[in-house]
Amino acid sequence: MPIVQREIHRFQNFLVAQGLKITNERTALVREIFSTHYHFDADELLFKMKEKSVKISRATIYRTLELLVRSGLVRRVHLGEDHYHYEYVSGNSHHDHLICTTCGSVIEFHDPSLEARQLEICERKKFTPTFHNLQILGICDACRRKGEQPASPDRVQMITEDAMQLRK
Amino acid sequence: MPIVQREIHRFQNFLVAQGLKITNERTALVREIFSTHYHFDADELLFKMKEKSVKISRATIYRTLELLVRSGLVRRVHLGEDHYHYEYVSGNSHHDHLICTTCGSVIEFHDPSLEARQLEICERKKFTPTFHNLQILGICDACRRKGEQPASPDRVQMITEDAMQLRK
DNA sequence: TGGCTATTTGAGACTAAGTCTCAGTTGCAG
DNA sequence: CTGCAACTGAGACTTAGTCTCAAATAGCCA
Repeated sequence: MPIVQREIHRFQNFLVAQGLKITNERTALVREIFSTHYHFDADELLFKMKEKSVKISRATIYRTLELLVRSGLVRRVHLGEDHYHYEYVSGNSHHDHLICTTCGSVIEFHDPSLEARQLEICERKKFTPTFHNLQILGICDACRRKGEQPASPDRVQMITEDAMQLRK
Repeated sequence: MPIVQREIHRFQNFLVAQGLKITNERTALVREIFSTHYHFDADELLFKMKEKSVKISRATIYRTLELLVRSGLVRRVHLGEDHYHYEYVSGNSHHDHLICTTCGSVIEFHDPSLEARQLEICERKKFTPTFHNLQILGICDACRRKGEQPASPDRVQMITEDAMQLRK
């Protein structure tokens, strides 16, 4: 069974378990999220749906994202910008982010010894951790190689620009 | 020389060095920031000034905060809420935050071995870090002791509520 | 299958945080 | 003291997100 189908299934189970309804809008959104985007924001999603001529209102996007977060399928994260981003979880455990400030790409990593050290710190401060959030901002390998050349648009930027064009 | 005076001085040096002007508004804001608040947001600052009958517009608050960040005296941080917070730097090096999700209090810590580990991770991923950002959310010692008792207002909450009252 | 009703949706008003504009004011170099 | 570049305040504007309410619909039950 492809991942998308499995995740749609999981979400529907969650909905039923919560006494909520399985609607076309909700299913279409989960399909979209799990078939393409790894990291995305609400606006990107809204735009993608518009692009595909699937009419879903902004309110529904936000409402569904909230449900997805509650269901544990999706996580809401800050990626150093002034609005939230979302990423899907699909079974993988917690991870943190390296964020390239030049091209905007996001590299994930998970490091148990980093996590362990955090727990030690919490213990020392008598703090009971429930969640954490680490972003390391900097320059990715590809951008560093390109050096100081006046930013020739890379993949991520091109996507963004295309999106901007279409949005107009 | 009291800290406040020293920081006002530093900021004025920065302004002069940048060909910018030393104004009453800028000086009043730096004095306010460095004499009381450790962590604060723009709105709190705006409110505090209003309270003291020092008329400073929202635009100037934001403009001055930007200058303070550029001067390195103040840092802009995310503390798990949907708007920015600021904290003053005053010579101390980088640190990260434990944030209590019950009372909102913020505990700072600095852990060299955590930082070292982060550098190792970056090296492995060929990523050149410039900055990072770690928040650990959870429950502080005081709140944990209070257990499940329906949140009796603690210091931080009281301050917030007072502020809300006055703002009306 | 068809009706009923609680849930959901869309449209758009609203809010919060922050930015921008522009006319009037002020710091400060000469 | 004067002139002008820099600054400020007021408020319009923007962006991201929330809320409201009437209309639509999922899905239970007969």
